[in-house]
Amino acid sequence: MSEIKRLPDSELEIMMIIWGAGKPVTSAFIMENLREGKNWANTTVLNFLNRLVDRGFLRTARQGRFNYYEPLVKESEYLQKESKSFLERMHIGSLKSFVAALYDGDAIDEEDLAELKKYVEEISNKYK
Amino acid sequence: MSEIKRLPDSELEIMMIIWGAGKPVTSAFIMENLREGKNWANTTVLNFLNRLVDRGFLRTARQGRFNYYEPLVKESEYLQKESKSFLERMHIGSLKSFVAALYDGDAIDEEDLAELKKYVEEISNKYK
DNA sequence: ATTTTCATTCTACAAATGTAGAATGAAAAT
DNA sequence: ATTTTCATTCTACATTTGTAGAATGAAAAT
Repeated sequence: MSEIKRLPDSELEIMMIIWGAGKPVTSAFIMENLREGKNWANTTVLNFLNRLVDRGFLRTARQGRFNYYEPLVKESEYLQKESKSFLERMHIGSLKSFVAALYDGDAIDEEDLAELKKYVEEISNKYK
Repeated sequence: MSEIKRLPDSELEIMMIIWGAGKPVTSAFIMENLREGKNWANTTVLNFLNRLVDRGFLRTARQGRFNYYEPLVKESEYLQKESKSFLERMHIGSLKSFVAALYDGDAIDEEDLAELKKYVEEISNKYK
């Protein structure tokens, strides 16, 4: 039993890149795809990768002198768990409270809202 | 300039209790209102409180031999910032992705959804 | 006036996290 | 065959976080 725990920020950042790639990637790929402002030394990134392997989030496959890093935990699975736990910790589990916080904090624009509205109406219909 | 940073879990837990109280509270109050399973020693709680003071999240007012702890950061302000940053870190800023993750992970029931739908329709109207 | 109580403050320490230089070792270039 | 390159692995260390016992000191009880 593995117990998918919350990742520290830096490791999450790495995972997001790997999940986004959709296929096993090298550390070089990750270096190239770090967000603006992340000027991590490559040994730093490699260290995070190793920690992710230890945590059971990644596995490696050697290819010549490169490691290819591949997710063992699905993005959807992780996001689901984290989103749920975030909602509980910060908004007593209330989705409305979450959306309201974003809205009141001007974090969502008309378009986001329209998209959400459409989606919500869509899935609401499934309940009829 | 203070730069409201993300709180560690335990300190957030304390802040949630204080914000929830709606008025300055003593450490005893906090002890009594810890969630099930949080069997923190009182010195532990006091330590968190001090750290929160250092971070500029709380201020104290002495009253006899008690400290009353009072928020310096508004709950709404903190939740707004955190919710936004969570969305960015985990869902590339997509609100729909967030709600979909919850929905797919069975973290929201029909009622949550209805409430959200109502709220979204309500604020959507403001844009017309 | 003494003793007791007990909230607060100090001090401590292990584990987790952020960050990267030094050492290694095998592939690539000469 | 040697040298060079460079991804990977080791090692290291400061800071943050989780957690709480020891010491303090003033209010409360006797």
